[in-house]
Amino acid sequence: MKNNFKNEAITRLEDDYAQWYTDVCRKAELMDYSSVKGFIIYRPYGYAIWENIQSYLDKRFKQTGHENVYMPLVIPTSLFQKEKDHVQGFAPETLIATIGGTTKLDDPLIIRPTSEVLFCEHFSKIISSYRDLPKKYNQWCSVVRWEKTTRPFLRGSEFLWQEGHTMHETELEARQEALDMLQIYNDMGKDVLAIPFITGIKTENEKFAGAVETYTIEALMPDGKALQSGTTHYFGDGFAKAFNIKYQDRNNTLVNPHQTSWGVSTRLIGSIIMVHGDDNGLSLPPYIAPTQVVIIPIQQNKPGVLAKARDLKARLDKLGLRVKLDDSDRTPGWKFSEYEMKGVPIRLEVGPRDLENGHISGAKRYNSEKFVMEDADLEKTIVPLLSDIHDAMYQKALTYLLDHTTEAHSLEELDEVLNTKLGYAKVMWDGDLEGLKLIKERFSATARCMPFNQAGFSDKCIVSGKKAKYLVVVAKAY
RNA sequence: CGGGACGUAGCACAGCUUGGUAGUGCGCCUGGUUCGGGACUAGGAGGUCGUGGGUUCGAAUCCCAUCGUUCCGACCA
Repeated sequence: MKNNFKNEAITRLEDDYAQWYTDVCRKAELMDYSSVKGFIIYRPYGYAIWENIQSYLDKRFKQTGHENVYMPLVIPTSLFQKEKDHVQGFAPETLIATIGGTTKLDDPLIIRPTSEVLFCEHFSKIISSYRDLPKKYNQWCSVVRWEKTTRPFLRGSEFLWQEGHTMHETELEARQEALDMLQIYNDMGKDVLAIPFITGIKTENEKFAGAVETYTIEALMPDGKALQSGTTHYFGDGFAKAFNIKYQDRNNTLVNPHQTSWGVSTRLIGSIIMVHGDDNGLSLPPYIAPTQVVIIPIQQNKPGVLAKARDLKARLDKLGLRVKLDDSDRTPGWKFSEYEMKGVPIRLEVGPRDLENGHISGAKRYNSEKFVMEDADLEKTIVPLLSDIHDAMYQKALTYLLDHTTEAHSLEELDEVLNTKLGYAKVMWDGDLEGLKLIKERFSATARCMPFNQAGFSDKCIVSGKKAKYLVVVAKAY
């Protein structure tokens, strides 16, 4: 083992999970800190992951009839205050600009923590007939929330996200929209992030400020904590009334439309880091990995090696894959470690030995398994291999999720699940928020959601012992 | 926002107690030899000691403030 290994190494997972996470963020060059608390720099490698998530979602949004728009960065305080619940929810964490040029502003400008009110104001101007509905808008942007505790990707003062905002004629259609978008998020987990979610409805106390219903995708981290990874909301017509959004319906009556909003953020990157990472660093699922295949020439000055490496790259490029050939003058060992740390799913090696035998050596990042293939088989092997890797990574995460989802029949069992076994506890609940409050105070755990799958296992509330109405998933959370 | 720790070269740190020329390892640059799991060698570059103020002939070192990072709580995507 070389001296510098110590310097470059990341903290071991089991030694200090939080430190491991921070080490991976920085050493895999996903981000860097800026000089303002909670505002991070998304470095190219981290930003590229976000771009890949974006490109998947943007396509899905457009296929389902949504249009991208861009709203202003700032919201006049007076406008922000129109919807009461919304203000109460977000006022404590707003960043406000009070001076423009040399003039003190009469109506200070709030840097958007979310853009509901901007969309509402705009919708009130452009919606006047049922023929204007539905309006299905999405915005890619960043928002600012003045957070007290910040962590890279998981909680920042500024983060990148998309926020969808839609208006509909009927409650049914709006509720369906919220559920449809949740399904797209869930697909994203399964199809590109290789992360399984528990999906369900938020309890009253965990809902978005101003929402009638909040739906959520909840991921489970290896330390047993839940990470809310995306939410969709049905707003009813509350905002519409507050912002005077009205249209004439098919019966010539003036009515308020029904509204939704939904979003996922760069927090997903944090989720990917934790769900798939290990002691060697990042391990990226193939479909969002900025580099899917890295080619490392061995003894690249020997005749034919570099030419073969370039040949492989050209052939993989032709398949539409994201491929990197590292022909820098670092040693192969250094490159192996580097790309493992950065989580590149597949490594291919080409050296004199491979040239001689007409084959290609390689290794899979997620399980460190090495393989050898015939040169001629490259094209027909690599795409299915990426797909297999994705499936295996998803399966591994799913197995963990299932193994760490446990029914708790009593508070003692709940304690056992939350503090010893770790992960999600399924509990039966009578619907009284006091019970959830007690759980939170005693275990610092919250109701993550009432899962759509309400297969109950008892008719007694875990707290009160009264007749249970709902199945709730409880966990400690980020 | 409350409690703890930390801030000196890109990274990890020493120096501070007892004020007096800013150091070590890795990384980085140039050349040569290497190359199948973080190579070796010769030479070289790089620092407002987080920032602001104070004490002093003199501050990385002592004092005050402030900003940032991190951990534990409370709050939140």
